[in-house]
Amino acid sequence: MSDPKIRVRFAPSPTGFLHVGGARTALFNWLYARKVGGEFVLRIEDTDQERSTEESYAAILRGMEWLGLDWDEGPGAGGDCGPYLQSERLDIYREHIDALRTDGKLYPCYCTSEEIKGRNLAKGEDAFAGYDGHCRELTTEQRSAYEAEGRDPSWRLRTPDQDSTFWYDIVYDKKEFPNSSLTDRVVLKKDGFPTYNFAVVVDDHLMGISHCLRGDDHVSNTPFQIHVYQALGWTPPKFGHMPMILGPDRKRLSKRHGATSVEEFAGMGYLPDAMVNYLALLGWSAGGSGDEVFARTELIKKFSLKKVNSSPAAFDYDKLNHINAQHLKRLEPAGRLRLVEPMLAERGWELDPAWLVPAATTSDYLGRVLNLLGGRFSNLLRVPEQIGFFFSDDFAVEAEASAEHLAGEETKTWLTGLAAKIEAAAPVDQAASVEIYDEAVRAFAEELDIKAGDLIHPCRVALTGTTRSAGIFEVMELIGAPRTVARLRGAAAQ
RNA sequence: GUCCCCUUCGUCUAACGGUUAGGACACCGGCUUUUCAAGCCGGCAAUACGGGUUCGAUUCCCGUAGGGGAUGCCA
Repeated sequence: MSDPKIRVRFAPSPTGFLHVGGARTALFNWLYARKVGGEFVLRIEDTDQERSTEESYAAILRGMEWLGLDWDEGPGAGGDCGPYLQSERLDIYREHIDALRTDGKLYPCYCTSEEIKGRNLAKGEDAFAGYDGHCRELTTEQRSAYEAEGRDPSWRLRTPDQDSTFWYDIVYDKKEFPNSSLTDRVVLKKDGFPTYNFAVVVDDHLMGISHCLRGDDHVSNTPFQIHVYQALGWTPPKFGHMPMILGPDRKRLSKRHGATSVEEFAGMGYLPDAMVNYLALLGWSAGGSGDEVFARTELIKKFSLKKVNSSPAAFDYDKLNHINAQHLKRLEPAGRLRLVEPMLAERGWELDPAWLVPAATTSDYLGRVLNLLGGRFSNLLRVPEQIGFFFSDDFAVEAEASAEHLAGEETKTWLTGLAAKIEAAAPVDQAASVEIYDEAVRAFAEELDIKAGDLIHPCRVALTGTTRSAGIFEVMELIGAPRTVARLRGAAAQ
């Protein structure tokens, strides 16, 4: 109660779509905030003028919304610490840059990155060996000389060479870097924009962020940022670095592994809840043994930063598919209906009273169909093909199924005979029940002296076009006697 | 090159220094049977390697190997 407010943030840069790695980082922040009753801030880090785009910004918001990760402060949500776009906070950064400059903690650097690389190479070092401190101790005359050449400086923070910098990471525990391995990084670019490493510190501090939870790729930025906090006279927040997500081959997750943006997953028929559930399982576990399929509320209840582990995790579609199927199966009938109804509208599928089925409206009918199919759905994208034959006679018949079960002349006679039996048994003006079909089929099988299955298998193909379906008598009930009879005759006539 | 990190079944992971190293996905088998799923039951499968410390290491330390990250006026 007396603890200072827990505030976390997700701070993507709008230079691409919302990547699953970023989404997972956002998710852990969100889960933590929701778990402890803290606040979740969304901030857009668009200090890279060249790469930041409006499209990307919009795509990231869409991705967050699709996942259902709502933010308490940020674009569209308001808040007392705005603006939440770094490009709109330039005067704030400028103010703190000026303060540091006045304190003599910054120095101008006139080098281009090519010059730095060139010098590293000349010294026999790797080109990426880092900044060599070339402008660190420039005299006033030297600076004037550079200025006279027309060079605009960037500004670097002077960091110590001795001792080391450490912090206690939520995930890694103690992390320590020798200061000798740190270079004086740029905090203010030539274009007047702050660098990420500066803006992130100013914003996290000014926005009252208590826990900075970010990707593992930021670990080695942290010591420099701690020096920025110190230069500004501020106390750093707690840091926690989340493990990376790798591709199935344990290489950095990239396009060649398939989908990497959350919107692609949306388009692939995954449920947001399933995606959230699966992502949470990458680098975190509820511990112990048992079920791993969690509703959002359960996830919040169970989540703990302490259980986030430090090893990178490989993305696994098999498990995602399983989690997705489980979520689809556990959906409330009303929720499932809401998801599927648009698919009907799209295809113009609706109930026809002539079918004589036990439902009054299209929605009722769909409800019964979905109820019958129940746990058979594993992916939203496959739903239309799974329910199509209930609504339309224009459904695909698998060639192999047809060849195996419908080709025989004998079979055709049976189906014709069965059609007549059903026609006789089913009322002409009302829906017939499962029992009527069941009896009709079994009685006819007995009459023919064949196994019920010998009749049932061809029926299934004739009625659904496949060899895989729910109980065939239930299917008959739901497609109705007129269509059942017609499809049996149609198959026999092939 | 330098700095940092990671390593338990194929994959995600659990395990106060003492467990027959547990669960989940995938895979295999069985049950059921009106097919396919689902479900239930069962099975296969791991502590990267080498040294220490310890009565006892998956667990602590060192090294090796493999993988990842950083080393940007990208974030």
